Amino acid sequence: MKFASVIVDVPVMQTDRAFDYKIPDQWQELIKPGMRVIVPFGSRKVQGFVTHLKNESEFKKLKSISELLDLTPCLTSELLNLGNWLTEKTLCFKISAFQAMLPAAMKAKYEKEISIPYGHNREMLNESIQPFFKKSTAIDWKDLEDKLPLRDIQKEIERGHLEVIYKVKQKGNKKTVKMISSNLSKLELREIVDSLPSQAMKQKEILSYFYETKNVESVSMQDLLTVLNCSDASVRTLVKKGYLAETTKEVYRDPYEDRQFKKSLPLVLTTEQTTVIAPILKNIENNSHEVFLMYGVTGSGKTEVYMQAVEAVVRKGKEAIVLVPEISLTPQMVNRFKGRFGSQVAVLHSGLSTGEKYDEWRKIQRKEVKMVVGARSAIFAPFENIGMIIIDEEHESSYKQEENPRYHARDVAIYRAKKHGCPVVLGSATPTLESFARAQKGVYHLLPLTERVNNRSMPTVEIVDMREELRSGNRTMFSTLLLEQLDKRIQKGEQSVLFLNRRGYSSFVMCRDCGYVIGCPHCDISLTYHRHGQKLKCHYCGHEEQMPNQCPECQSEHIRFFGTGTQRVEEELVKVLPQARIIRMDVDTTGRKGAHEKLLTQFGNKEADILLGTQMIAKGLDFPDVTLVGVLTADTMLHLPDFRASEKTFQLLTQVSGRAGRHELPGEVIVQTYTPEHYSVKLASHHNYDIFYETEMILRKQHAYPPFYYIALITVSHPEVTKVAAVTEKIVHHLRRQLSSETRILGPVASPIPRIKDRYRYQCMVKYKRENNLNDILKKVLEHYQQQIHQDDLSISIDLSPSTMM
DNA sequence: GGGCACATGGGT
DNA sequence: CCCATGTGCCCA
Repeated sequence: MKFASVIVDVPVMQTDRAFDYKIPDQWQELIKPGMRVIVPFGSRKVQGFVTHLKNESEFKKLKSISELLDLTPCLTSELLNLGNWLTEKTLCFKISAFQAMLPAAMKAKYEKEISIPYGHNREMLNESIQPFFKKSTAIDWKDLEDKLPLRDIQKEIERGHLEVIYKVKQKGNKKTVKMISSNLSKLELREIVDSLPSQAMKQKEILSYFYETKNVESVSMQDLLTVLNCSDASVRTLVKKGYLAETTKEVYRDPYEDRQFKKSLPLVLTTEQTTVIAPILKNIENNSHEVFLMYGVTGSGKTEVYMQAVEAVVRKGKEAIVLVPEISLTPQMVNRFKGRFGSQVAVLHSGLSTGEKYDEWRKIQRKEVKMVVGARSAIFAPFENIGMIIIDEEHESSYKQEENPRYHARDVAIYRAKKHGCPVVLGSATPTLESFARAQKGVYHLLPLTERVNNRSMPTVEIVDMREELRSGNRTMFSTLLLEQLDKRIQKGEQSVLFLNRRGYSSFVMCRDCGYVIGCPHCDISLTYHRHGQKLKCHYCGHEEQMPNQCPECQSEHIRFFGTGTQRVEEELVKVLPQARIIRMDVDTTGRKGAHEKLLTQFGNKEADILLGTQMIAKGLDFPDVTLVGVLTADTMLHLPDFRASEKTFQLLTQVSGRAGRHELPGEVIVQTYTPEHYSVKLASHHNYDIFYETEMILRKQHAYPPFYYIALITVSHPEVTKVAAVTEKIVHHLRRQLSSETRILGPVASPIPRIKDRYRYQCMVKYKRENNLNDILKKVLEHYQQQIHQDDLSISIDLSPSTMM
């Protein structure tokens, strides 16, 4: 008799441990660690993960597992261990760690229903309740929660006239198609066709199809109907008569079904590429683990190196994980891998539907692919024989998850690569200071790529001082130089990309007379103006209101929106360059699925002269006829309260500049800024990462920031300011006593956004070099506030190595 | 997260 | 004494 230890889907501290269950006889041999199950827990049923099997349990009265959801474990033993490690490293619940490793489709949904038990009926119920059961004998609790007479319902439940039913639903399902086949011989079929009455023409046709088409064993219902142009009624009759058989078959949803990928063959590597790939190949060959930092300027051919290294991995019979920032924004990477490796590639990114992601994941699980190209969570791909992990654009902030578990894909990659004895390749033109510093120290193996393929020169970068423009009377957001150059491209039939850095500078509404800015009533942040329906929206809580005609403070009518949303830039652009064809890319125009790609394809087909957009156009775009890139506001990000502000600005500017002149035509970049003297703007324009690195490192050292110190950020939130301040203060006090004197503890201070969704937010920052017990100490803090978190609406979130201070 | 047992406290 | 609300604990 075996027992199973199960981690249940109840993400609270009290249940963050394994519970034992009996295994029903029929699953004794089948069940394995890493499988999902449904188990009774308290009064209801929940999903859980089997972590261990054992022959004995200290608990006497065990319940049995009610359902087995997997036939093959969805978590390998390696992933189970990884889950425990994640739990320790990020201070999250075990269940959250496990769920983070699987596609959303595999997470359970729970429903609560109130229903009339079998043998009872509506008339037996109290009159106040009866109307709710007019349509059916069961109602969804969530739909009517606040409308129901609670007291009466409770009484009826006590009397047994109503019962509560909990349902566990699986979100994603395998996609199936109906298949039609016939087990009859040709002769039999022909006889049946002849015996059918003459008015059953369609039925005759259908059966004829089966004996005429020789090698058809079974055909999907859908195909059958389109080929023969008939309705499914006739087919169903034939099935009923027993002439045809209906079965279901699982199919994969293929997100790239109707897409052609340009086939590509390995290119001859440049000398530099050859030098760089050699140590990686050696690692692959020897099954040894090293972290490589491939530091290569844009256009130096990193992707080709990745692909040839992956090829070596595949040749060795191993698998590769390739991480890309947010891939729907960088479709070109998928295209290149699909073009080279075809159906050996699984793709996992946010642009896919839940079902599509599930199917791609299953291809990995079933070992039907040799590699995955995907965003952050693809690092948990259930491969068992990993030969290499690549993280492209290593500096991208999307590799850090901003909810629990707050992990960084880079850390997970290194953890897994160590276990598998394989290399990790980090690639970037602008590595994070952390990674570059490690490479300098020899912790990572630095692989520099300094030349652009085909010796293309870097684009020239002009910095335009917008203060000068204003002084000389130009009040538009386009400098004279930029307009001139845009115009020139249109005349030459070349294309331009205009980049608007919108973060921290979206269109807010301000009164010109009194300076009043309209803010969100629930969050301490200004509302953003949305053209669509003249609405004001809050970015953080979704609050919406109408754009007022007059200032709520002083009743002045001079109230209008400021800032530069993409919509406004487009309007202004049309005014000054009426002949330009513009494609605008922002949340509004790319909302629908696939819209993003469609716009890019249009631009690629030269259906427009100018592509205008926010961050999302900064990455991975590669169009041969783009010869001009304009950055409208280079420095908006510089003023955010974030110690990485300069680094991010530098990365972004470098990134954007890289979009120009990637092919035969030389490129030009124009950067508009109000702070042209800032080192990150200046150095980005000279493509000088090395000096930027040195300059920034000095500052980081001075201010005790990474990579010189580690950081932990504790954010406390609660509806009352006093409460938040008091708790944060207490935590700070406690930490001051527990941590070493070398460690700096800052705070309590209000968070950069002091209130979100009517909750006040305070934070405390811990800067440390060595704190062996930090995780334990912080865990204790969380435990200490357990009750208040539970019943007093307090929330404490801990981010060990935050990527943003917000 | 959700239920349950027990405590508190105010109202008729 | 009724019940509504709060609090601590348990779930295998």
